[in-house]
Amino acid sequence: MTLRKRLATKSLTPRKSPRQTRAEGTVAAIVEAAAHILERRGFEGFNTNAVAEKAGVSIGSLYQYFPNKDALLSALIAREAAPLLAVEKELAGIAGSRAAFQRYVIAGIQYQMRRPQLARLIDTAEKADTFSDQVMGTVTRLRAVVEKILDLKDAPIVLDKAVAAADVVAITRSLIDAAGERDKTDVDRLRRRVEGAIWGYLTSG
Amino acid sequence: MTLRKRLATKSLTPRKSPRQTRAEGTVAAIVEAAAHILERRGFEGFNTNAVAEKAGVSIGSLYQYFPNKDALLSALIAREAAPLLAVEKELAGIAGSRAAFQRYVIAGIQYQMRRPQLARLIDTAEKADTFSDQVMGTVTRLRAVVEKILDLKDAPIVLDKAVAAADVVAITRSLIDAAGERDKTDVDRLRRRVEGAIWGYLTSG
Amino acid sequence: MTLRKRLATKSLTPRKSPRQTRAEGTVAAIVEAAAHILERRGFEGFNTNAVAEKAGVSIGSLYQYFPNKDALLSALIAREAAPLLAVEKELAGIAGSRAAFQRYVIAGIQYQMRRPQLARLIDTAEKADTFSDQVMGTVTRLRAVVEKILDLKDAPIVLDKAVAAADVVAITRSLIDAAGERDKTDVDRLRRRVEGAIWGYLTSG
Amino acid sequence: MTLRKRLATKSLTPRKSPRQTRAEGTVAAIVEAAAHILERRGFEGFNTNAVAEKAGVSIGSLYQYFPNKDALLSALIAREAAPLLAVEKELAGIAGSRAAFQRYVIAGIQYQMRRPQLARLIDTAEKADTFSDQVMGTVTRLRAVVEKILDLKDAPIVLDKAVAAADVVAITRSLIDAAGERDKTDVDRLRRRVEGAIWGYLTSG
DNA sequence: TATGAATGAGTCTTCATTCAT
DNA sequence: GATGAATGAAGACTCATTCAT
Repeated sequence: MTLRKRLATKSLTPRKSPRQTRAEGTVAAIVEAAAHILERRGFEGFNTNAVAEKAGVSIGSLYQYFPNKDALLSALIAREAAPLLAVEKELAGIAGSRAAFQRYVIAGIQYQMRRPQLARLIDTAEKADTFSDQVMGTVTRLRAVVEKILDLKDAPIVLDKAVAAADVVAITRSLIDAAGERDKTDVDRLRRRVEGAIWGYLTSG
Repeated sequence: MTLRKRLATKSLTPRKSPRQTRAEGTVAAIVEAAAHILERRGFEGFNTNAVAEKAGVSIGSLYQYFPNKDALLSALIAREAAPLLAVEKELAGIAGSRAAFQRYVIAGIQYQMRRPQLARLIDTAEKADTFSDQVMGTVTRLRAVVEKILDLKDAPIVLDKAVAAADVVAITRSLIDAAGERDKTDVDRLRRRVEGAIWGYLTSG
Repeated sequence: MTLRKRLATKSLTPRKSPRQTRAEGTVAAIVEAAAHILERRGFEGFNTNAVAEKAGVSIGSLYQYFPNKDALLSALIAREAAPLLAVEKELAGIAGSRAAFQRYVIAGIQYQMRRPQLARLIDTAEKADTFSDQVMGTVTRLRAVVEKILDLKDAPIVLDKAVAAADVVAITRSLIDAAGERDKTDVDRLRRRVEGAIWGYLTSG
Repeated sequence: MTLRKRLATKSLTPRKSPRQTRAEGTVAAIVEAAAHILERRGFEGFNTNAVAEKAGVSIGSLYQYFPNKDALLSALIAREAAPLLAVEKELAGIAGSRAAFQRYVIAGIQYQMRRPQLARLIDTAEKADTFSDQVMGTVTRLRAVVEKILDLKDAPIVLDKAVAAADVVAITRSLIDAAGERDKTDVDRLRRRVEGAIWGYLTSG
């Protein structure tokens, strides 16, 4: 995407909502193909033609559902962020901040461990541009979750909840990523390390 | 970079060392232009023509000194990583691990604060690929520094120093990055937050 | 083609087979344009942009069907070699080696006379490289034809049929080329000269 | 060389005649470097910078002696053609056409066997363009030699000596080339094959 | 609606040649 | 004279996107 193009502010919303089941399947196939290509070939190999081919759809069809490449990536990000909704809901029922953070960390680990490459690339993509504003991505979602935890009565007191939430999310991601790079899968130890860093951060102020 | 290209293992070392003073200036101008373009336009806008133009040299000159685009990026990474050498040396004279970590965190903050965008993008680039093997980048360097600190007598005891070092670096970067995204510049408070996270992490095992 | 590139062994097979009739026309137009450009401008002027323009298609279309420049040249060679298949079949029905050689020489003359420049350039290209292995070109085909003739009962006896066949093809081509350079078209006289050389060669051992 | 450039009719004569011995050495080194590069890398890798480097001279110096790339190639062709002068002289003393042809064939074999790759490439280059007119190359020279042989009293009578000479040269080259491609070095057998083809050709009219 | 053929701006890279030092 | 830094036109190739069928 060139600078000029980026400034033109393209719509990132799907071009048409699929009402028929067949179309839904097509859209899902395209998004999964996008995930697949991104995982295997990285951003370099992530192009719409490859995605269409992998999805078993014509390039024309792809553009029938997504107005442009960014919209496709956007949809993928949204799809990946979706499971985190579950955590949001679940956390509503947890009273203690310690337990809540534990649940949050576990969710984060599970999320990132399932498709590590993909998680990391989406992370990068989210940082890279535009999306943050228009799409409610993983990071935004996680920050909201953490902010809620910090609202709990027994949570550590911090100066700025937004900052703290952002930092906690950043720490969590970076440690899980680092573990992912090492192909480590000792989830329990990882969880304790992450929690240690979070509490250290929250109680150091 | 396509897959095929990546497999071809391009050289990342400069094509020719400048012998005349004029040439040295050219090389420096090109690298600085690369930094500038990367900062302002991101990876999307980072193309060799733009760099050459910004540097005020012809595209041919760029390719006299850098065999390909990656080599240019590589040189930029190396240039940015250089200042961190200073810390490595300085740290040799510090005995206490607490003080050492403090110095390390400060160095990291200073490094990333100077050109936050650039630092973050280089971070991404380093993660992205190939370089890690061929270029001794910032991250590798910083990990070595932290490992040395962990070797100090009064340092917290950790199970695996390599893992701990990688994690400490990851935490540090992510927190400083997060601060950078927010355009925060309260260095002192940031420093304390980072140190808190580090110590929390190191003493939680 | 640089050394590095050559080692990378590019595919010379068409990228995608045209499924629609329109596409078939495009492919044919591109190959014919390639022939045309090669004839008129030689290898120096043979570039993909010129070919695309001459074919009246966009450069993108050219690359939809041919993965690279060599593949295009390869396709052209194959196209030119095709008519020689006819001779192969026809020769099956001829018993005497003398008559067979006569037919072979006539075919060669006709082939090369139709588009002399093109024939000569393709000849050069085939010699030049890579193709020989991957593409069954004119020369290979002709050698096979001659070997078959040498298998006939009344054919002159030679020490090494492969060598003799290669030599006969070489002589034929060189004489017809030489005539082509002079723009001579006295086919009959040329034919007799070629046959004389061939028989002289074959019976001199 | 683009079409436009070719039409501009560049001078192919060396830019300045070296009077000092050092300069002569330089010129010789450049031409030999050109031969070397052409042999190892073919036309694709034959570029002035490579030649200069191989010659151990700066690119500037190369252009001091040769006004352009073609002039360099031209000089190389001339150099390679030179040894054939010896044959021309020697042939003056031979009376019988049979012996003369034998001597001619031997010379041709020796010439082409010494540096087969180079000989073949120069052959191609000579055919390719422009040079033929301005430079007295190998082929032209050989044709003159053969024409002289055909002038001998006992030589076979041919309709058109120029044509016959061209054809004899063509046959000779093609057979030796073919042998060269096969890496055959049985010079004597090759010589007999070539002579057979020549006599067959000359006596078939 | 689906298809896939076609487009062409944009990017990397090379290399013959010039010219200031 | 020699050097090598600098130039930039030219060429191979990609890929997001459009549109006729």
